[in-house]
Amino acid sequence: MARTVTRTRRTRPSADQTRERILAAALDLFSDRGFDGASTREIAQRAEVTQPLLNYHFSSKDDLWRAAVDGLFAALTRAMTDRTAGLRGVDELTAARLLVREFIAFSAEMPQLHRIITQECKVDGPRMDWLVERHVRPMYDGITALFSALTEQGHLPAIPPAHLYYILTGAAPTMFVLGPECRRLSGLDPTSDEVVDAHADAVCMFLFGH
Amino acid sequence: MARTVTRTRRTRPSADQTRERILAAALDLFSDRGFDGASTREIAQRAEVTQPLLNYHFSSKDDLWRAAVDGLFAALTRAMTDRTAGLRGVDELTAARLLVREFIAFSAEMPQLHRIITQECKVDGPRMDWLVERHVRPMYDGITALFSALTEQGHLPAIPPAHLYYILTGAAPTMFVLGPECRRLSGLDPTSDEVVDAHADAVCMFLFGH
DNA sequence: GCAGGACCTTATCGATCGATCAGACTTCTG
DNA sequence: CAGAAGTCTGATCGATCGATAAGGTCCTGC
Repeated sequence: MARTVTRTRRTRPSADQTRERILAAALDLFSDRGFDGASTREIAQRAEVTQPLLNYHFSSKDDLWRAAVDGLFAALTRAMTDRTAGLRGVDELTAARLLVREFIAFSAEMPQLHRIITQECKVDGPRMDWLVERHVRPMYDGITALFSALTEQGHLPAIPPAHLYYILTGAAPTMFVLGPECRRLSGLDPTSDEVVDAHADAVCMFLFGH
Repeated sequence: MARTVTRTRRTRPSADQTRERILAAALDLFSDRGFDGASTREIAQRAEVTQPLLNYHFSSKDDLWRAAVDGLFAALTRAMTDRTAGLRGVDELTAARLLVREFIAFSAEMPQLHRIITQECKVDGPRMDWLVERHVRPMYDGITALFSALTEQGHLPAIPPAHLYYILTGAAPTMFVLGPECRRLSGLDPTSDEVVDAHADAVCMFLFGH
């Protein structure tokens, strides 16, 4: 594998940079247009490389998609674990509010995550099984565990955690997933810090009481 | 136009039925796989016709997509106006709860609506302008008007209506949009009446207070 | 009863898709 | 310095895409 040899020997710095440029371009186009709608030629054009180079760094379009999605969920995991690490000694309710805010901030910065989930998980397809078992289920388990603990302590109403999960993962990112539509309909800029903070305020107010 | 002539003269009953079968198949496949991912041959196969027949009844794939989306939003409009008509004399908060429940019930029965919005409205594309101005904006105006009235009367916290809109249109349908994923993750069947009712209970509790 | 329109099919077009191959260029190694 | 390995490109493959042309069948109206 050229990839592993390059990574271990690091003979040229350009290969890894090129790989990262391809992954970033692929993530944007896959999340925007879907797996079928994103052509490898357009991904290559955005990454400023030629199209056959994608098949040099990745064995197939499917492999490129998986690598891009892996990077995306790795960023989510890193953001949430970093945030959790800074919450030692904080009471559980405050910690939960801050974790929800972190999830919303990440969803605003990387709406590609939710775009890809909604593209692949609505119908059983060749990529749904991989995506759910590898990435979505850990996210589901973490969020529902948090909500179950909060419900037991009386901080949330007695709603089954599955419903809470889909309320949160719907209410939190939709404004950012539909960014261009939101800008056009409401005039708000969903990439601005003020709007992101206001949305986090709103979701937390509904979740944890008025 | 063959379409109008058929409808006015009604020479053969099969033409309109075929048209409806094509529209239903197109709606399912467009919402599942996106505009690019849904091939006209697969739509034709699901409608049990040959592929060139789509270009006989519709001038292009784009025209077929627009016709299918028109029918989808017409069904939403019909459901909501019918529900509103049955609410004379009901106080505003109860009416709002019932309208939200109707919106959730429709989203559960026809998740294609939200799937198509999220496919087309995340990036400016050839179909987003048409979809937003023709269908999404009226929905946005109706929902935000309802929320603004509720906020003025103190039934909702003072949150800008745009945020309320994206919280509702995210929290309400996501469980049904991601139906196969939900079934796999939680074991719940998002097409069953019990789960739909439970989700409506949860969203209303989330929105209108614990 | 036949002329014409409505409805549908088979065959096929050019364009674009993902993927592959041979070779060129660069950099490291012996 | 010569060869090997890593990185990238131009050319091109077969498959599939949306769309069209041409023809056939059946019903309707004169």
